Amino acid sequence: MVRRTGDRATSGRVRVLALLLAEQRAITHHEIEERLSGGRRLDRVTLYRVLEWLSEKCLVHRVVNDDRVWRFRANAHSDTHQHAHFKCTRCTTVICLDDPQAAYDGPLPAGYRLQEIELTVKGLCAACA
Amino acid sequence: MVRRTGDRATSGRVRVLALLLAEQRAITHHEIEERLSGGRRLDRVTLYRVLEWLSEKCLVHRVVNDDRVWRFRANAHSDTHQHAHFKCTRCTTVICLDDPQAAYDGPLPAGYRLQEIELTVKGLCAACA
DNA sequence: TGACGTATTGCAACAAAGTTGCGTTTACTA
DNA sequence: TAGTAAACGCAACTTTGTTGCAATACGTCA
Ligand SMILES: [Mn+2]
Ligand SMILES: [Mn+2]
Ligand SMILES: [Zn+2]
Ligand SMILES: [Zn+2]
Repeated sequence: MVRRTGDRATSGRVRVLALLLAEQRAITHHEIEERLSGGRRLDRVTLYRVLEWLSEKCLVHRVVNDDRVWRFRANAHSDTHQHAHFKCTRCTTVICLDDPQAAYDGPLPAGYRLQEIELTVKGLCAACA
Repeated sequence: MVRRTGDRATSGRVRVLALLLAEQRAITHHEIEERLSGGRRLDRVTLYRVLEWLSEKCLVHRVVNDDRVWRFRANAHSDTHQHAHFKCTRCTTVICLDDPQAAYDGPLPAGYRLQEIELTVKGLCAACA
């Protein structure tokens, strides 16, 4: 997947993408860093750059959250990223709701053009409920 | 409105809420600080605390954005905050779409409980389109 | 297989946004 | 109007992410 982009297949890119593909949810830069602790260490700046590159190449996407921390998830689901996210208000876990439900039919002000939709459902996860 | 909460009506709380009520959109801590420059200055830490207090008391709400900067808007619309936001991907302006459209009918994993919905529609505003 | 040029990395320093601790001031109460 | 707790101002700190630059490693081509 990394090589198919035409850019260099570095060990950082491969390891981070593999890790995110294995993980089935959106995780933070910090969590990724921890899981990478075995093996040759990856500088945190490099990790930021790897994640930015993976996002640009659409191999990964960012999930926004009101704790000001980005979360990243592999785009196993290849096509347009139009699904919703669930965020637990107690343990702050974020999962992807792989449901084509995320749509917006309502009106926009005149002249506004829609590009993308981001739906976050907040609540309690099973463990916290 | 401030006094009705039972807590103290300080000049900071009153000035910031008045400012946000006048403004018809979500603005940042930084923008609020600028608009407050006339009159007795308000320390930025105090402003953070005022905004936190206003949020707790539901006189204001936070709007999340992927630039990692919170925006605040007065809750003129009193009831539950269930509407959508529009964010221009070019000029980063955020507006509230006062439309009861923000709902989620899709399924959640077993045991999950829904509390609140946050829908962000991204695109270009009239000025940027 | 080995040398080469450039994309990528690691490090140190920086920046923005928000938080914490603590002594001083202010708003409410009596 | 005095007493008191809540709120404020300031300085220092934390977290999250960014920038500049010299060192290194990836992919290519001899
Ligand atoms: Mn997702
Ligand atoms: Mn709103
Ligand atoms: Zn939870
Ligand atoms: Zn715009």
